Amino acid sequence: MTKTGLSRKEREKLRHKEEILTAALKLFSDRGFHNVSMQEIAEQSEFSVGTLYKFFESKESLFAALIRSCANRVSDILIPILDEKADEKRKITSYIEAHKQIIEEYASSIRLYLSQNLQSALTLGPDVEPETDAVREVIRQKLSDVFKSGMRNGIFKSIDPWITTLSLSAVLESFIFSVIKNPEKISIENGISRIKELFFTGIAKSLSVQNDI
Amino acid sequence: MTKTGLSRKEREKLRHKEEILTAALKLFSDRGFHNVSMQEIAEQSEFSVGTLYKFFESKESLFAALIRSCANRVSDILIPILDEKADEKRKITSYIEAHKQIIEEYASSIRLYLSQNLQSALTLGPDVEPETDAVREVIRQKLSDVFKSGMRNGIFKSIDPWITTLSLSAVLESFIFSVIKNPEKISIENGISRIKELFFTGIAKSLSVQNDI
DNA sequence: CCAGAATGTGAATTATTATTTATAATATGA
DNA sequence: TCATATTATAAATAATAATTCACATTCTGG
Repeated sequence: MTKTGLSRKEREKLRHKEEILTAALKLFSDRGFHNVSMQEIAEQSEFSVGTLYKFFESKESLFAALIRSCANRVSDILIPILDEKADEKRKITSYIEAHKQIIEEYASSIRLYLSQNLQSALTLGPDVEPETDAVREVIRQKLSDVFKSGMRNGIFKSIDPWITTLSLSAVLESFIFSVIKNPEKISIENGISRIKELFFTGIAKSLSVQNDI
Repeated sequence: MTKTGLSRKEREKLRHKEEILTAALKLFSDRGFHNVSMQEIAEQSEFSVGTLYKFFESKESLFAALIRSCANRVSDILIPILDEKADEKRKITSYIEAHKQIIEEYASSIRLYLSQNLQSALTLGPDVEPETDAVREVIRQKLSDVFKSGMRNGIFKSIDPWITTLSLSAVLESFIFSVIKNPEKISIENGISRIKELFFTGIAKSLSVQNDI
């Protein structure tokens, strides 16, 4: 037994499981759930098909484990920021900026995470337990709370917090996609800056806009 | 021969093809490409499996035909608006408002259209010919042009037009999804209004924001 | 009414792939 | 070193589903 409370054997087993998950992540995030076979995951991870089933009940549960871990990775970054003790404007700024790190460190995890969230709306893949939807829901809820309190405190304009949350999430997710697809073309730093600018101050130049809306 | 240049037989054939496409649209948009079988499309359309293959080479080509027609439907609404002779602010406003009509009239087409556009980024379904990507690209290009000229004319602030386009598209698409998923919960009219507001004027209240960005 | 063309049918064929399982390799510790 | 338990293997199984094809039905003009 080591300090972690796991025997060498157990740690080795864990490591093998991780290896399988890593291999699967690469394949699923490139080609999607249905276009990857257990055979391929076996080859990529250098285990045999049978071994995969020693670790995971089924292809779906392997996929689910993956989604779960990706969702957690994202929320581990974003939730602390939204829970911070700081004024709302700063929180939203940090929240947006955190996406730089997310893009850089976890490109393929994120792609999978987003794909699953879209899937649940479209039933393109297996219905992964609601657990994951819950994670995203928590993030959205906290984000929405930040907007609400910012509005109360007069830092933000009073716009439906739900739409506000949806907008910011949509823009960031869409930006992540673009960057993952065309990593050369786009400066992350610059893109994130523009998103902040646009989100905070809008596109219209004059303030008389109100009238026309 | 009728005024359309098609014999009764030919028109009937066309109609049959449409019927198959309609049935397939319903199924694919509910459950995604991989979770629908030709058998099911046959049952839904009240033809036999063999007949489906008289009309379409393969399951993929049936799907492709569907995607193509949906893409066209969307672009038929949006492109004229962007081509109009009007000032840029009005164009963007009409563009956003057009999405009310899109949601109401074409819910399931749109769901399929969007799903495919996401898919092409994720390879969750078959790679449908680039034709469709092209349609979306044309729309984005025109939208981007409107922003550029609006910026030149001093109507809009100078923000990277690419990011601006991406943001607006992302928000609208995301909104459409939400409405399609929870039709009861959300007022389309109201949501579209808030999106305009947010997009034109941003969330920040004070104008000193600039400093902090 | 009939020959032949055009359409439509659905059972049979073929492919693919998730899952199981009988067997082999390896590790453990007495 | 050997008996046992653990872990890994890959060939066999079972399902599912796309595609084909030999046959039936319906239509057409004569």
